Amino acid sequence: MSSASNPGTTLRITEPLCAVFRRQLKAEGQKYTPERAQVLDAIIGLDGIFEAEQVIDELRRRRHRVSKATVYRTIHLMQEAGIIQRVLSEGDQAQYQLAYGQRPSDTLVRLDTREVIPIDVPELEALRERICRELGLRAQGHRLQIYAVAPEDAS
Amino acid sequence: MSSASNPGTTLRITEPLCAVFRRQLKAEGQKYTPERAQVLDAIIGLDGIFEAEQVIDELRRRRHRVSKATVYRTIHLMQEAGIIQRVLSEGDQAQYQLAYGQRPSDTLVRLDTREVIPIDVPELEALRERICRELGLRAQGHRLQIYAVAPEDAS
DNA sequence: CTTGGTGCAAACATTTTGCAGCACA
DNA sequence: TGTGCTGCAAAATGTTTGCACCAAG
Repeated sequence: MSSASNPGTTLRITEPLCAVFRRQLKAEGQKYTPERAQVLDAIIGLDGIFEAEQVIDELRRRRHRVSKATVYRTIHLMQEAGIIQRVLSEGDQAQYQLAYGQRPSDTLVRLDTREVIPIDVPELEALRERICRELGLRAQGHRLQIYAVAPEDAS
Repeated sequence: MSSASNPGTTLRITEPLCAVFRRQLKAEGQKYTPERAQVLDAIIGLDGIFEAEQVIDELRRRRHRVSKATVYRTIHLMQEAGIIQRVLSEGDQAQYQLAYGQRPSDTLVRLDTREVIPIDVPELEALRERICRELGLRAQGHRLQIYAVAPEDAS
């Protein structure tokens, strides 16, 4: 719903992520190793918001031997390369999302039941564009969390 | 700033938080100790979104001897009592906010400079009310984070 | 008095880092 | 072939827990 339809101006998604990563690494005199490719691939396979342990699990599932340390190190590199970005999270583990072409994640959290309900708030797209325009910036994504309870649970 | 003026309908803020806490504790057969009062007080003094270490620092500043363990335990109790709620956070530490009468925290994060800019998005109030109404829930707060970069930083 | 609370320090979970050997550009 | 990379295990956070003693109701 967010990408693919909007041609012209902001088109920057066509280049495969691995190419972006490779280029950014080279620019820093760093190497595009098989481990890093596997981590990137696992992350793409996870689609959406993920945390380090999910990446590690996904790699294990694929029978790729990449150490925990390398996963963490690669995640940092990908952040620097602008391929992923850290986002707000509620749990104890850091969460990230692919920086390009990702659906934003808007959720409603029920404080009484701890349920997390995905919601669709199309207005936010326009809202965030307007805010960014006013500040002279370009929007890259957003995240909204609404907290709510059942009406009778008036505390 | 928030209470005292608005009587009637949604009034639920007039009761001091310490009274709410005390009542909830008693209901569970638990005690309202000086340490817990000091923790609550420190949190109120912090106003807004806070993390455990800030509470510990604030207590130290006030020369109150409350152990780290007690601070964490009290934070959990306050969550159960509905006085504070855990919110999405970007760093490595858990963040909380007072559950009542708090301004929502909307921010714009510049991915290129890592700057965090508070923004005012009045539309969100209506938006979240509408969404909650549709779901038959009562809104308690929200948090929005917009990610953006400078336009020339087209990566 | 009694039950729950506190501080301390050790245990935990997640993430970071030092180091010796390894492999990509 | 050299510089950067990997895995391992130890260190560094942030948070939780076991235990002996203490205090609020």
